[in-house]
Amino acid sequence: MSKPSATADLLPPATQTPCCPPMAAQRVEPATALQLAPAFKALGDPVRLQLMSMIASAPGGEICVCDLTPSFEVSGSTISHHLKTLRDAGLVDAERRASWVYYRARPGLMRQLATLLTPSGDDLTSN
Amino acid sequence: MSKPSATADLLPPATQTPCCPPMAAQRVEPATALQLAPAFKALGDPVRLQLMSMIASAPGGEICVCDLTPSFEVSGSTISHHLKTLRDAGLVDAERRASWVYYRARPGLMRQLATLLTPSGDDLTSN
DNA sequence: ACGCGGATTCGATGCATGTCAAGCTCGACG
DNA sequence: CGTCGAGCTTGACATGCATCGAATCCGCGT
Repeated sequence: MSKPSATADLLPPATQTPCCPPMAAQRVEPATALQLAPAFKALGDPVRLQLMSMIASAPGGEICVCDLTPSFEVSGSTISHHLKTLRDAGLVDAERRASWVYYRARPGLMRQLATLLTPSGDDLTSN
Repeated sequence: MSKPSATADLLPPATQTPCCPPMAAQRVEPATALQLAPAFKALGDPVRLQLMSMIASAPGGEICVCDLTPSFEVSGSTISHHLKTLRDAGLVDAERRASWVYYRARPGLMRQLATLLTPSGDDLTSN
């Protein structure tokens, strides 16, 4: 990657900063881009996108890995690796209960991404 | 292969399909994931994210490459390569006028991504 | 016609990523 | 204890990607 004077003050998880007006309304600053690009990258794989949607749309807000893995052709270790990527991006959270691991979505970052992509003054809920 | 049709006419990446309810409301199907993941991946680079925002927020709806390049540390060829990535993803469109090339945003796909990320029943405009 | 400056493309290189097989860790249950 | 199953981690490999310099293409002036 490049080296634009890396500000090593990353705070990947729990990004509560109201840092993101729609990109159509205002230019995204370099620091914001560095912070949010990994989240987009994490969603930039078909398997991870489906994983994220299965987690986000899970009834009860959480879903077991054992319910995720059979939906894909790839191996279990690959699913685990993708889940770690989503975890590192701050998009999901994992919790172990008994022998199973449950994943749940972190809506905060996803809402930031959605706001960033929203056209200025557009109402997405009018669907 | 010298076919410099700058207006890349790749196959339409679902710019009109109502394929995307919020992923928090319904699981994304494999075909949809295959279609939209490249768009997320295209936004998954800090430089491209800034480029996209500069294009989307440009006054008049378009911006010259000569106004984009000086904002980054990377070389001009790298900027051009990133712009091609955004073009191939269906996020921007390019037009040559005189010696300069102008880029403009294609809001259709971006709106699909925003809808996909929107929490069910949430109002993004209340920010 | 010629050269000039802007933008894309080409070829090369080093790093990141997706994937799998195998090994390991953590609870549960005999 | 000992073993078993569910997930995670590690090592390894092939592919992809970001980046650069150089070459090429494209209009425009002189």
